[in-house]
Parts: sequence; C-alpha cells; structure tokens
Amino acid sequence: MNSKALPRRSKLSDVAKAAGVSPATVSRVLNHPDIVRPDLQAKVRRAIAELGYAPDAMARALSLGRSNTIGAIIPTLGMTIFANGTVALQKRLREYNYTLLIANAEYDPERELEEIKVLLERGVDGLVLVGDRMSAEALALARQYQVPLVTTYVSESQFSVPAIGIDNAEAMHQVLQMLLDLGHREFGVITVYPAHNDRQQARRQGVFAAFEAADIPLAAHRIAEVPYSVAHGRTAFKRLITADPAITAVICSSDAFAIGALAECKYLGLSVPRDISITGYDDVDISMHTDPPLTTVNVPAAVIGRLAADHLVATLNGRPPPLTTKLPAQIIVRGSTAAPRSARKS
Amino acid sequence: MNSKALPRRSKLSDVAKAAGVSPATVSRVLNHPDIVRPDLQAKVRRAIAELGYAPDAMARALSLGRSNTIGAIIPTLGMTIFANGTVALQKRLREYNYTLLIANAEYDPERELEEIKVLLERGVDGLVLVGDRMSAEALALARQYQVPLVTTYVSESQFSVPAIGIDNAEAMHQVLQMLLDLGHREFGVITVYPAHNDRQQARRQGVFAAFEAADIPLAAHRIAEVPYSVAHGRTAFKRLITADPAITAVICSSDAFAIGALAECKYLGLSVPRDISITGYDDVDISMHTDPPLTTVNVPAAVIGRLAADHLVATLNGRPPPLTTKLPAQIIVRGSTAAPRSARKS
DNA sequence: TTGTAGGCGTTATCAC
DNA sequence: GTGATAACGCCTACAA
Repeated sequence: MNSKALPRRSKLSDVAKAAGVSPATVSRVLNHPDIVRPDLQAKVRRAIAELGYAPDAMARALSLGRSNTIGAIIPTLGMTIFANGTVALQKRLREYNYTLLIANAEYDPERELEEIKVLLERGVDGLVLVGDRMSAEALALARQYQVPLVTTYVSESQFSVPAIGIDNAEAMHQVLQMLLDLGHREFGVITVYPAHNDRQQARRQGVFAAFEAADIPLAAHRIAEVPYSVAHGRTAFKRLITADPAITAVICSSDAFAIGALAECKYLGLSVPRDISITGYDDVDISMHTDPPLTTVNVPAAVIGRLAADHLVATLNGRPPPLTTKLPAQIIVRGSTAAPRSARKS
Repeated sequence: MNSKALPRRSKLSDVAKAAGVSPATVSRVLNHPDIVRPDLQAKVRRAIAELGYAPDAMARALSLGRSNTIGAIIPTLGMTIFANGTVALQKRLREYNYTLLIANAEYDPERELEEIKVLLERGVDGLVLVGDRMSAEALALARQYQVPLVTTYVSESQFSVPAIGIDNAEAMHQVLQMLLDLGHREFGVITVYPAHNDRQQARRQGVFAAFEAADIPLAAHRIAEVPYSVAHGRTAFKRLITADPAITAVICSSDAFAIGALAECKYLGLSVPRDISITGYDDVDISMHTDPPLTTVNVPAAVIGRLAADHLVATLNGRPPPLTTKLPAQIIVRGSTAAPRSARKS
C-alpha cells in the first residue's frame, strides 16, 4: 500500500535497525526501561530522537487489548457546568496517563447511543455518562464490551450503574427551606421540559418533594416547564407572574431560566428581590454579575469530573470504589432573594 | 453472581464460522456488499445480528492505514462560541462518516502540543486547530504524520495553514466606524491580556489599526488588557472610567468583558447607553438579555465548524479547497450603544 | 539481558 | 464470487 516513497513515518523496527538492536528491545525501552541495559537504552533513545519516532497508539492498543482511553458522552458542550466537569475529568485522566475522548450527544438519546457505539468500537477502556437515563441498550453494549461505566451529576442511577453527583433533591429542599425561612409562601417554579433530561428531572422532583414535605400546595399554573434557554426562562416567568401576581418567589431549575426571569423582571418593572425573589441552579460564572447577583446552587462539577476519573481508573485496576458518591450541593446566597413584601410589612 | 461466563466479544472470524463462510467474505459483506452473492450476504448478516458483532475500529484502522477520525484541539470548552463551532463540526463530520475526537488545551500551548501529539499517535486523519499561534513543532508533527490541518476562527495564518474564519480586524473596524458615525470621539478599549491568544490579538490589532485609519488617538491609559473573565472586564472598566471620565464609548474584545462593564456601570450609577456606550464581541446567548441588550459582533461559529469539516474531508479525498476562507462578521446593534451626550446636546 | 516468533482483528492481494 | 494468506505496527512469551 505504501506505493509512495515520501518521508515515511518511522516505526519501531526502523528504530531497532538504526540502533542496531531487536524490535523487542526498543519496545522494552519504551515500556519496561528498568530491564534493559543502560548503554543499549541510550542508543535506542538516540535513535528514537533522530528518527522522530512516535509509537502507533492503535497498533499498541490492538496488541495490548486496551487503549488507555476513556470516553465521555456529554449532553451538550454549551453548558459551562459540563464544560468544567469535562475539563477536570480530562486533566485527572491525563495524570493517570489516559486520554479522554469527548463525544457530544446534544441531548438526543439516539445520538447518545450512537456515540457510545462509536466510542466502544474505537476501543475505549471506560465510559463516563451524564445522568440517569441511560438506555438499556447502552448498558447491554457496555456489558458486552466489558467496559466499566460511571455516570455523573446524579447521585443514584436506576440500573445500579456507579454514580457520582450531588443530591439534586436535597439541594432543592434546601433552596425551598431557605425561602420558607425568609417568609415566602407563594411560589412559582420554572423547570426544563422533562424530555431526556433526568438531572433536571431530579431537580424538578426534588422541588415537588420538598413542597410536599413542607406541606405547601403548588398549583399547576404555578409550574412552567420549558426548553432550556434564557429566552424560554424569560417567557416562562412572564407567564407565571401574569397568571398569578401573588407569587413572591420563583425557583428556577437552572441559572439560564433565572437570568431570563431577571431580564423579564426588569422589563416588567419588577424589582428583585423587593417585589420578587428568584433562585437559579448551577452557579454559572455570570450569575455573580447579574443585577442583582443571583442566589443559586453550586454544583461541584470539577470535583465530579475528578472523581469520575478516579473511579474509572480504580475500577480498571481491579479496585472498584463505592457504588455511589454523593457530593453536597452548596447554596450560594446572593442578592436575588430576600423576605417577601408581606413579611416585611407585617 | 457470575454464574454465566461473560461472552467474549465476537470477532469477524466468529461471524465467519457461524455463517459458514470465510472471514474474507464477512469483511466484504461489510465493506463491499455489492460484490457478494445475496444469499451469502443474508447468512452473514444474520450471523452478525445473532452474535451482536461489531467491528474493531482499531484493527480496522491499523489495516487500512486510516481511522476515519478527525481531531480538534479547542482552547477551552467554556466558551459558547467554541462549543457551538465544535458541535457543528461534529455534526458535519458525522455526515461524512467521520468521528470527531475533541481535545481541550485550556489555552496552554504546552498542553496543546501534547494533545496534538496524542491525537496524532491515536491515528487521526486530520486536525482542526483554533487560531493562528500554532507552534512550529505542531506543524512539523502534522507534516511528519502527513495529516492535513485546518485552523479556524482566524482568516489568515502565519504558516500558510489553511484557515477558515472571520476577519477580526475588519469587524473591529466596523465597530469603530459605527461608534464614530454615532458621534463618539473619546474611546476606551478592553482587550484580553495577549498571551497565547491570537484571535483576541487579532481583534486587538484590529481596533488599533482602525483607530489609526480613522486618525483617532488612543492614549495608553484608555487601554485595559486583562485576563478573560467577566470579573476582569468589570474591574478593567472601572479603572478605565475612573482614570478618564471623558470616555464616551468602551470597545470590548469579548462579550464577557462587556457584561462585566455593564455590571460595573450599574454599580457606579452610570446609565448605558445614555452616559456611555459599550460594545462586545461574540454575541453569546445572554447578550441579548443583558440590560440593556448588548451591541456586539456575531461570529458564525457553526458555519466555521461546518466549513472546517468540509475542508478536511475534501482534502482527504484529494480535492484540496481554497487555502483561506474569510467569512463576514456581522455587527448586531442592540441597546448598549447610542450617540454620546455631547453629540446629543449640541 | 536480548532476540525470535506468533498473535492482536481487519483488509487487500492473490489464486481458485 | 469466494477462500487462503500476507500485511498493518506493536507486545510478550519463550528461547538463547
């Protein structure tokens, strides 16, 4: 196949020839330097440098049966939280000498399965998923390939897949409790349209569970479920507040919604937090610079990413860590929440 | 628990055995279906389905000498503009039956080179870079591996690497011209601290060139160069406006800076655009929801991603496209710019 | 300690 | 049209 005589990429045997040793020795210099004589080693390394040799990772993987590669399927790259988590994941994997392959599913389960398939065929040694809604088919595939899995950003998964994440429900409970403590009783909720998004789903269920526990009724018209975007958050807020002006606090399942709500408040002439309190979820970097700064929930994405790397590598080394790791979520109280007017008046 | 031994991942020869044909035939069914008898084909496909066979991409790549894989090195995943471009790139590559491997360099040239190396060793068929500052070493590597390159988000590159992007300088020129037309004469500029970021560098040089062309002096104390972040934009703005209250318009080389500036305006009690005009660059999704909505420059990231895919695939098929593609940048005029007070008064 | 040889799973080049 | 066979580049028993 190599019909052309262009400066061919040099391979291990070329190095061997140049150094006057056997291919096996070169391989050993690369993989088990401790068992080869120093002088030979020097010769080999010189030859490697001169030829600019770099091993063919695919051939290596084929021979070894593993690729030192981990795949991650991210729902979207457009969210800083996933971006941060992915960065941390990659950084840590690099420390373990693993390479991260990132695939993007665009919140489409079909594409997610497709990406998993591709990653598996490409020989990843492990897979990082996001959320709880993995398809049975994906699990079957992973089992067939005997590839360890870990899912992130949720603290429990249906199919007993190891999970690393925060307890969304608990976080939502804290948010509600804080608002209750401030004196709020009339709430609105903006969550994402549930399709294919279980983290948001968990947050949503978390709010409802929290409301139930607190014995606060939550009428249907006080719930808005819309696609994820600032613009949708804005229109949802308008709908909510128009339908029921009695609402004094709006809980959003993401900062994007909250930022949209803030924008609409400004437009409607509502003062935050004087007329209404608003909470977000994610603590994206602009949230501290909104007007007013947003009260929100911080998700330790970097920690999650790092732990996911630790988990997978440990598993691959035969030291399986605990099945689930639940991280504490932290409420960041800023300027978008305060006691409701009624409470202040009385 | 493990009552049943895990079924070994079946390979091509297993399928062959099950179907009662030779491995070669199975391979042909997969790659050249048109030259194998229909009945045999049916038998083979059935066996494939029954065994749940999936080809080993690495073995395939080793044999073929190419992997149908493209690598992209992104400076950071935390910017929506790159996220969008990457998504578009991946989508288009998928149409061509290529897989995208994403690596993240965190704006660190050393890590960038490292990632390029890893990607190359893993056998990518092509590489997508971002910006103009590729290291000579990276280029040498790519040449050695004989892997085509394309760089994005800049419209020209120093080393005659094919480039697909917008003309940052021209865009900045347009921004300045628009402000001049509104009557502004006293400008401030916030750009990123130049290290390792040539796109911002191009924008920066673009402003200065534009100022020169317009014969407007720009004193040193009216220029702030800070690391990329909303917070730095905010402090930079404060420094600028404190040092020289005569400034009527501040040009920011990114929306992040502009959003920070907006926040500081609010804090200082400055009204935008009445007291001061502010422009951004990127048109991130929140920019239309700031108060006031931000006048900014839209970078067609999705188009860039798509074209990068087209370019690489065409090159790999022996049809090299034009060396550089220059896309028009579009100024999005929103509420953060208006005529300066002085102009209105007179 | 170093070299030889066989195999990892797939594809392409030959004969048949 | 189909089946053996030799690569592809590397690693690791095993032998020396």
